[in-house]
Amino acid sequence: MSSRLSRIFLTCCFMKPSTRKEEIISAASQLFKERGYVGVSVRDIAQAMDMKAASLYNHIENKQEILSVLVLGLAREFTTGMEQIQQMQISPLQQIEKVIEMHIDITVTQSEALASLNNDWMHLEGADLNEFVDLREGYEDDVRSIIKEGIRIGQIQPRHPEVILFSILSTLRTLYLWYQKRGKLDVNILKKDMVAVLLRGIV
Amino acid sequence: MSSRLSRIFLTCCFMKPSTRKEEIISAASQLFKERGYVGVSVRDIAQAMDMKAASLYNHIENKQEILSVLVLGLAREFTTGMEQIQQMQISPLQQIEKVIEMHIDITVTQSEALASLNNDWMHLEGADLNEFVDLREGYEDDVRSIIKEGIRIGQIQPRHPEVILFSILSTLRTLYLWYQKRGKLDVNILKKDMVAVLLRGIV
DNA sequence: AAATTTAACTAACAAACGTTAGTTTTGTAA
DNA sequence: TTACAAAACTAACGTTTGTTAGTTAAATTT
Repeated sequence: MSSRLSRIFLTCCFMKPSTRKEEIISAASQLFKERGYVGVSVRDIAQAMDMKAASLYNHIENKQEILSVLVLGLAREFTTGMEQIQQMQISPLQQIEKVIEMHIDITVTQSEALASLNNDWMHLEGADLNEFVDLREGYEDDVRSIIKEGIRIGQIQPRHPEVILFSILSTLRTLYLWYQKRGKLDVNILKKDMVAVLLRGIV
Repeated sequence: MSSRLSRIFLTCCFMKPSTRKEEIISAASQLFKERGYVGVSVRDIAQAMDMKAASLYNHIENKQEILSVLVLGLAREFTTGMEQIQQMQISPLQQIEKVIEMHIDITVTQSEALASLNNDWMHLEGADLNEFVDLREGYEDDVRSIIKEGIRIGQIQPRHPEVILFSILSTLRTLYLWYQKRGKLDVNILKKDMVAVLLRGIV
């Protein structure tokens, strides 16, 4: 159940990965998805793991660390994905398609962490909060640049770039809410229809 | 500052409207927008109003009531708006345009309450929670019916209705986040571009 | 087999939480 | 001016919060 998460954490965050730690973070993320970071107590997380609250502190530094790992880990993953797309030497429109597909891939494998990314990032503190805001703004800037270039070369309609950016990103960012609700559509069909709707509209 | 909210509450919620109560709810909604319902204490709300926490209870029954008024008040407003659109005897596509415009109008006048509607509805309790879920599901069903009818008569492309529904609603629901961030674009331009992007895509 | 490390436990802490009771101030009507 | 109602206050309550200290059981290493 946590093997997918494990692999991700292994590749991006931990020097000495602790399976137990990842289990805790995974359990916490499911609770955060339902009630939010502030609405979930350390005792709630412990109960979900069948242990006492104090025992968690053998594996984590504090409650904040759980949020940091979840939110920053995922934010860095988006940024890495974006960097790969930027190196791809394809047209702006094809780049946007890749962005859409990346969001769908991440949504399918990590919908719990995505909930925290969207709803609980503001409860990060200090340097973590700053890093997240920077990553997020940078990511938006990257998508905006693609859109503007697409408009410049006539591949995208000359609407206000901000409206296009917002329309695409807000759809992709809340996709996790629907994917879990609507009996998990096939990923490839989802990608095809989503690209079609976002790029070519519905009429 | 709270005069717009006042008018809305007056027309939909209170028998004996209390200006002070609305001020409290308005102040609370601004805090909820930033830190969420659970992340804001009764003492925080009191401080924002320059009073002591206990004094709030001269005007409100408890913390929950604030959330109820905000979330259910807005949810009922959306449902009322939908009923008006349904009675309009226009084509499905024109109905969707009206839905988009309604969301933009509500976003512009009530972006704070929209944050609670989107992020804090799950902290409602008992009958309030049930009513909200019913309103929300009913609203989604109504939009879905419009889309399906549009597809049936060939006015809308035959994509999976769920993808279209999700793409439109998630954009409209998170619009409040962008409207306040991006120096408040002109409402009419916003409506025009938004309708164009959502209906006809970007290519 | 002994020594050491890991990870669970119990107990407790100070602070913050929502809320209540009782009291005082403030503004309005008689 | 007095009487009354509305709305602020102080003080306190029982819970829950995140976290620490100290202890014990289990697993691993020497």
